[in-house]
Amino acid sequence: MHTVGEDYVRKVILADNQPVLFEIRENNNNLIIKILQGKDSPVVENFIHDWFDIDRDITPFYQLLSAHEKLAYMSRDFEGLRLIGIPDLFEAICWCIIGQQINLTFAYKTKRRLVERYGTKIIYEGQHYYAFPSPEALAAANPEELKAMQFSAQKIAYLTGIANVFKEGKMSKEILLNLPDVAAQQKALTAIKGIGIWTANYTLMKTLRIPTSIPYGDAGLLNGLMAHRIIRDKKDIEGIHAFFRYFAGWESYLVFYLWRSLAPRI
DNA sequence: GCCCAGGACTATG
DNA sequence: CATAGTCATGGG
Repeated sequence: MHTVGEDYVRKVILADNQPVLFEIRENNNNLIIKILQGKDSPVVENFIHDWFDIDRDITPFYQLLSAHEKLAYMSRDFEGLRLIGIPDLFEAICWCIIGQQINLTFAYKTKRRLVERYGTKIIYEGQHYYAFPSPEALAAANPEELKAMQFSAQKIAYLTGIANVFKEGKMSKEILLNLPDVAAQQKALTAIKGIGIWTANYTLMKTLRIPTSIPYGDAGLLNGLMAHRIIRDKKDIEGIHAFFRYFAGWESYLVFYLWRSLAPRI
C-alpha cells in the first residue's frame, strides 16, 4: 500500500475518484510533499495529516511512557513514532478480515495479491503503485480468483459481502461518525458478517482514532504484554485493564508501541 | 509433525 | 452468558 525508500515514502490514494501518487520526505523537521503523478488536491495533505496523526501533541504520552518502569526505553528507541492510521474505513475492515487468525507474513502476501489484482494502478518511472481496491471493484471480484489467491471460502464471503455493504452505502466513515458513542459504533460494525469485536475495535482505533477502542485479546498485543512481563498469563484480564488504566487516553498509542516492539530490530 | 497466527461464526449447555 | 467445534493454511 506504500513504498518506503531510503529517505522517502510513496503512496497512491484516490482524490475525487482519481488516483494521485505522492511522495513524502523529511527536511529540517518539516515534511515535504511532492505530487509525482495525478492532480494535486487538498485531499492529499489532509490524508497525510490523518495518516501520520500529525496534528496531535504526543508529549503527554511520552511523559507517561518515560515514567513507566518497564516501557521507558520506548520513549528513546521509538522516539517520535506516531500511530499510523488507516484513513480509509473500507481498507481497514478488509485488512482485518484478511489478517484474522493467520500469521502476518501470509496476511501481507495475500493482501498484496488482492491489491495488485483489483486496486487502481499508477506506473511511475517503471514502478507500479496501487491504491486499495474500491468496494465496487471488490464486489465484482471473481470468487475463483480470490480462492486462487489463497483466501478461504469464509473470507471470500466476508470480503465480497462487506464490499457490497459499502457499495450500497449501508456503511461508511460518515455513518460511523454520526453515531452517538463508541458502543453504537461497535454495534453497527459487528452487525456486519465477518466483523467481530476485535475487528470493530481495531478499525475504530486505526480509522477513527478512538484511543480507548483497542483490540483486547489481540494475539500481538498479548504477546507484547507477556514479553514485557506486564502480565504472566494471557487470561489476566484484570492485569491488562490495570495496565491500560495508567495510560488512560493513550491506550491506542500503547497498543501501537507494543506492536512496534515485536517487529524485528533494524 | 506440531503449534500458533494481529478471529468470527454457529451450535450447544 | 460461556464454552467447544469449525474454518483454513502458511510460518517457525
